[in-house]
Amino acid sequence: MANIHDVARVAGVSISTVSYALSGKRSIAASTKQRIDQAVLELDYRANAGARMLKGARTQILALSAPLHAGTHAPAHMAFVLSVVTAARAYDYDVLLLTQDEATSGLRRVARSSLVDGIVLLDVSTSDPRTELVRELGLPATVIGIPDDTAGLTCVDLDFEQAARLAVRRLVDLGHREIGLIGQAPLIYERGSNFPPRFRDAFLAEAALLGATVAFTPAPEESAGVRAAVDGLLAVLPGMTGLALHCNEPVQSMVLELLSQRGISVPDDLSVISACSSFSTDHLNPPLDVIPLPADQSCTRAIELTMAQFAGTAEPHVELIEPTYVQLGSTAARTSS
Amino acid sequence: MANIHDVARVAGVSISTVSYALSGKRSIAASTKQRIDQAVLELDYRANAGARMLKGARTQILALSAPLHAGTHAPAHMAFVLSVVTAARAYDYDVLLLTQDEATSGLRRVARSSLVDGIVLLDVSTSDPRTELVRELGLPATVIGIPDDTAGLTCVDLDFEQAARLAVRRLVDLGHREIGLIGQAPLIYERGSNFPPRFRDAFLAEAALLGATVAFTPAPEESAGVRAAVDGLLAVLPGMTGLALHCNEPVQSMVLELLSQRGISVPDDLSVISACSSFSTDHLNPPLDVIPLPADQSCTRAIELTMAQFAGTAEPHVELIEPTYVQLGSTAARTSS
DNA sequence: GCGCATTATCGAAACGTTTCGAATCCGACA
DNA sequence: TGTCGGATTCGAAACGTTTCGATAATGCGC
Repeated sequence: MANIHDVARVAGVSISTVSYALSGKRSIAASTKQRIDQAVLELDYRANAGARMLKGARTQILALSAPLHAGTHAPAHMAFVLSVVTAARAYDYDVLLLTQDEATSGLRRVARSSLVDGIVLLDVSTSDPRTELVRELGLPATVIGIPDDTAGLTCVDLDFEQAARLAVRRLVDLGHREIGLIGQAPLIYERGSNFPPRFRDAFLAEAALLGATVAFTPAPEESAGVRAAVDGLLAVLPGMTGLALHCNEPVQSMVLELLSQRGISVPDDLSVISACSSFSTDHLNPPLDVIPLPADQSCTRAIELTMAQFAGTAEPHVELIEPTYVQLGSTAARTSS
Repeated sequence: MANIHDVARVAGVSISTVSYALSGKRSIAASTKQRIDQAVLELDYRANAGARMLKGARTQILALSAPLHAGTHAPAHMAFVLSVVTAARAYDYDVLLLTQDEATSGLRRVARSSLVDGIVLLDVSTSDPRTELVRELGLPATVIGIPDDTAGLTCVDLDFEQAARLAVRRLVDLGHREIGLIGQAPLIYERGSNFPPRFRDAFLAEAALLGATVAFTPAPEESAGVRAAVDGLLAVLPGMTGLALHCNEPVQSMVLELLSQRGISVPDDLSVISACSSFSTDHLNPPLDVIPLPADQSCTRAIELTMAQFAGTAEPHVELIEPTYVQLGSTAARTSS
């Protein structure tokens, strides 16, 4: 593998000149620069990562801690992982993937060995051991999601509370007074994932505030469970004309199918909103109004914040992303019946 | 951050002694070893990754090239990524994730800068530019999947041809003579993913060989497309009593739903097999006989083969994993009607 | 034509490891 | 008593880069 000495020899200059020419940290004569570029091209030279890591303090690698909990929806998870990688590359950073048990222990390992410059945490629970670890390690880090204790942490996430209020208000504005919410699988609430209760609680609170009657039910993954959830909701709230779905794609799809089977038409009989969905609702039947969960936006911002920490221009803080509402025709004003 | 000098000082020995004590490459007096271990613990010492990479030829990092093509089923993809990471960790290797456009260009980048010791390729198409790149780079590499030209490559994958034959034989053995196959989304065949045609062609060939009548249809993701596929199949093959599904989870679920709606009972009227599925068919209704696509097995083997290449004990070759058949009660002997 | 600031380049140190060869110590054997 | 050998330990070189300080070359005003 060609090294900087080879380049220097071919270009007929010293290695420091090569280094400066490539980094641009000192001015280099145009002709010299050209000869060096030529040599680099010719030898297909790339600075040795190890040597660079050793000398400069930067490794140009981020650790992405992405445990896959039971119940985590794989496509959503994948969307976040991909977005983080893509966003990091825009700053010339590579991403080291830590999963499962290594999501925590591996963090200490790669940090202590100076393998990574910073850390991104995915899928944090309300009380996540990784947050404590991150504080201890003292490396620049950004959390995607909002744990209970955010002291000293940089966090970024969709404003789920605001999203919940947005959904409720939309339904109430259209005249709906009996509103249902179908949530995630029960075990997701149990294992302490941070956003499902944030959404649920804000939803219930806002409905109460606006004087609407509201009912909530979680929904397991399997079709029997979804059926039970839908039927349970219809039993509790027979006059329900508004419904929000805060669950994953197959479940939303099943809910729509069940509604159709029960002769409930969307939006004529029931206005339905897909809340905080990381997927496109275009191909649902019918396409649902949606408050998108913008993985790319969260991740891009998370990387920006991490880079800002490198530059020392960022204090720990929580940053919430404003939700938006996309109309696709699955909500309508309540018909007085 | 504590370095090897600190450890040496605290333990009262030279740095080379520390190095040998930790690597175990030379014998060290028990008492000395103990003092060193104590110092390491005390200082929470970890060898600097950059320095280690620079000196030893090993970086202890693998590149995982995992592009996410349109139509790729995210959960399956995720299962492979996780399995690779887990398998790599068993050899004390970390995984650098390269996705999207970087799946190809990033490979060259990380290889030329000696950031990684080896490469694992996921989701290769029949004619994949990455295979050529891997040959050029000359780094140990393992491909999960079988491209058209495997010369000089180490490849590992489920034996999809054998899996197809297994499915056909099972149905034919049970007396079924009119057999359907529902495949992946059309664009998956178009973009040249390697395994769907492998499965399809072997399936059709084996059916022909055994004298069964067979019909194939791809199935798009959306419910309308699945409905069309199912109805099309029933129209072409009205006497169909056996069916294999080589498609992703939501589609399989939809197919079962549609069959149920059309009054077709599984397995009484129709024997159904889920082929090469990376998910559990337990919670389908009914649970389907399945020929599993064992992500962990493929990935574990891929990592083993990569490690063998490091050790110089492996020649490039193609390794196929024997498929297995799991009975869950969705197939039955044809009732003479 | 002189000194001075500016520009372009170079030499060498430092980063933290691994590893080779050599040195030291000790008891054992002749 | 002298030497040999094994067990331990040490010193120093090398890996490839970045970067500091210094040097050489150039252009400028006086």
